[in-house]
Amino acid sequence: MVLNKTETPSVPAATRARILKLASELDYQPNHPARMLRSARTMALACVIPDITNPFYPGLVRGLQSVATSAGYDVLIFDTDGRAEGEERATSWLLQGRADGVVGTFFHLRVPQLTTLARKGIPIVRLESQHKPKGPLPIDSVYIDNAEASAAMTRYLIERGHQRITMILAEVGPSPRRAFGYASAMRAAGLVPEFVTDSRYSEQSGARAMGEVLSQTRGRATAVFCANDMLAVGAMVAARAAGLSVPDDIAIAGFDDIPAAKLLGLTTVRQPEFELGALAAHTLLGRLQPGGLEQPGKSLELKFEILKRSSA
Amino acid sequence: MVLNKTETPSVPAATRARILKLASELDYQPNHPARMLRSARTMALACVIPDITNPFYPGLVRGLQSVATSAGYDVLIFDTDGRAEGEERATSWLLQGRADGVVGTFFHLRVPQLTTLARKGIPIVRLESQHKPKGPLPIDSVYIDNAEASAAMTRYLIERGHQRITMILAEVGPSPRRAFGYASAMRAAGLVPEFVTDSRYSEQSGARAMGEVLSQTRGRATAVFCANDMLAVGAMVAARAAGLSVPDDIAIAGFDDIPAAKLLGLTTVRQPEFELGALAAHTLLGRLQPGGLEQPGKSLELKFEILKRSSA
DNA sequence: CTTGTTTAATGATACGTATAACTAGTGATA
DNA sequence: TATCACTAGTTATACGTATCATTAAACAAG
Repeated sequence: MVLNKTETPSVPAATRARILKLASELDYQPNHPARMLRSARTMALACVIPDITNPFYPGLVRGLQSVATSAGYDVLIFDTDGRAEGEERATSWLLQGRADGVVGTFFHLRVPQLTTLARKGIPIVRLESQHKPKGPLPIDSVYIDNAEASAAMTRYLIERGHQRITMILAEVGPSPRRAFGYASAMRAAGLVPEFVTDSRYSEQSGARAMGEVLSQTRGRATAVFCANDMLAVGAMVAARAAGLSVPDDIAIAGFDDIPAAKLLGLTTVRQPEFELGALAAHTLLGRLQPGGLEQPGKSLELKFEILKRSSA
Repeated sequence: MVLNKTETPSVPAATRARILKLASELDYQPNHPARMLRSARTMALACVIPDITNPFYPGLVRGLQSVATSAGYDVLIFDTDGRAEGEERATSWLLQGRADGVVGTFFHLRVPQLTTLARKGIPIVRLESQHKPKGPLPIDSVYIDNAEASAAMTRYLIERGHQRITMILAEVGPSPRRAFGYASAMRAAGLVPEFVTDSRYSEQSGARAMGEVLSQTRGRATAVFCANDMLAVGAMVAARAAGLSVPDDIAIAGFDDIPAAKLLGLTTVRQPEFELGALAAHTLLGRLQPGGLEQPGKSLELKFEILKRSSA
């Protein structure tokens, strides 16, 4: 009791001092597994993400950590590699009682699968691409309005005089919502949306997709909007390698605002990743308070920002 | 026994099947904390790093994960923020029995402090900047020859005709070894080493340091060698912001080869971060085999590479 | 039918903690 | 002096697993 920093009115000051003295003499360290077992709390939050090498996520993790750490929680990072298999492994991993709650970006799992976790009393905060309706389970979401952000970026490109704008996207994750916003804005302007889809959110995929865009001989796109910055960076490198100038020959826009975006002058949508992480952590910690699990699911929005730089 | 995938000759096939069937019907998931307690193994490796937002580390983590995961181990990431306090927190965290071994970059802790961990049976693999002598404890190191790499880079800059080369570095971590290599090469060429030191390995620090370099009115440096790429990127941005052209007005070189280095054409020293992580993981897993703790410490070298790009 | 031997299944224990239950001690009050 | 109330300190129990010890059953050999 003394060691757990509990204010201990029941223990006399003298005894308290004696305990602390002895503990430090013996270099006593409480055994974490035993505490977890006995208390059924791990004092750890899991962070499930598709790819730690995408700089967006380290930023998010930092936000999470800053809040979690000051509340005495650890953060465990689980990398799913963006694959369904990885997300399932994460789920069963979590079902083994390794964390008290999860903040996660799930590309494949939907509410039904997450329900298993929620029912087991493990609250979930999803990093989502749109508002999610309230449900009875302790599943919250934190999001920026991806469709609106994409639409805004698309409108900006149109304002700049582009008529043929192709969107490069991945198959999963936030791509659908971003594609939706893009398509709406295009149609609203009487333009035809066009897509090039690659499998992953990587530079490689971006370069490959850009290659496909550039191979269109007649009426090639004058602007490319990429579903995230990793794709955009790949696209930009590929465009330059093909001897094209950005933005004169082809304009490029991205999504996320990773550090490299600023360096390359990439026009992009800024997501406040640190704040997203911090907000997710706060939400999760709220769930871990007594009675927190009973409240209905929340869906919290943060604001995006269109960063106009030199690439478009 | 059946569930632990142990080949179970002692259990008849029929019983074995019955157990597996029941387990899946009940969605049985073994309780991880309980296993940890009973078996005194966590099946987790800790990765202690100074800053997850420095892209060098996610690459390393990936290497670690790829090996650890396929051996059934999880990877726990602990961010020290490069501060002594963070490293101490990591140590006591580890002493609570949260991981079976550690791969870490320690800027402040030295062998004496790490000894506590090693004695407790927690093997350590350090990511180091130079060869370390063998010791009796289960403390290994994985490194590239930082001094030689820095010397090679410095010689390259000298070959390119630079006489006044300033090194920008941080106070801790690999900076001393890198400074040493730089200084030796400078002196060997009859040149005078000059240093600008900032506190951290960040873009901000790099920009600040570059500001200081540029403020030298008489005989300003024609080349700057930064102790890592984060610093170099900050320096490059600051130089350009000051209206200077890289490399014509001032050449810049870095260290690490983070993804942004390629994008910016930054001449740098490539560290094989994925391989470093994978090698560290292998070494650690070897320690976790029966009898692995008794072997003397190893010091394993990987090769660097000088990447000559456009910035210098 | 007994004895010994093997095989299958069941029971008991400890890991280190958190918490509840209990015991002993100390005054205070009637 | 006996009763009560309260404090301080001690003991017991359970968390879920892995492992060791024990019992029960089955079978073969004499």
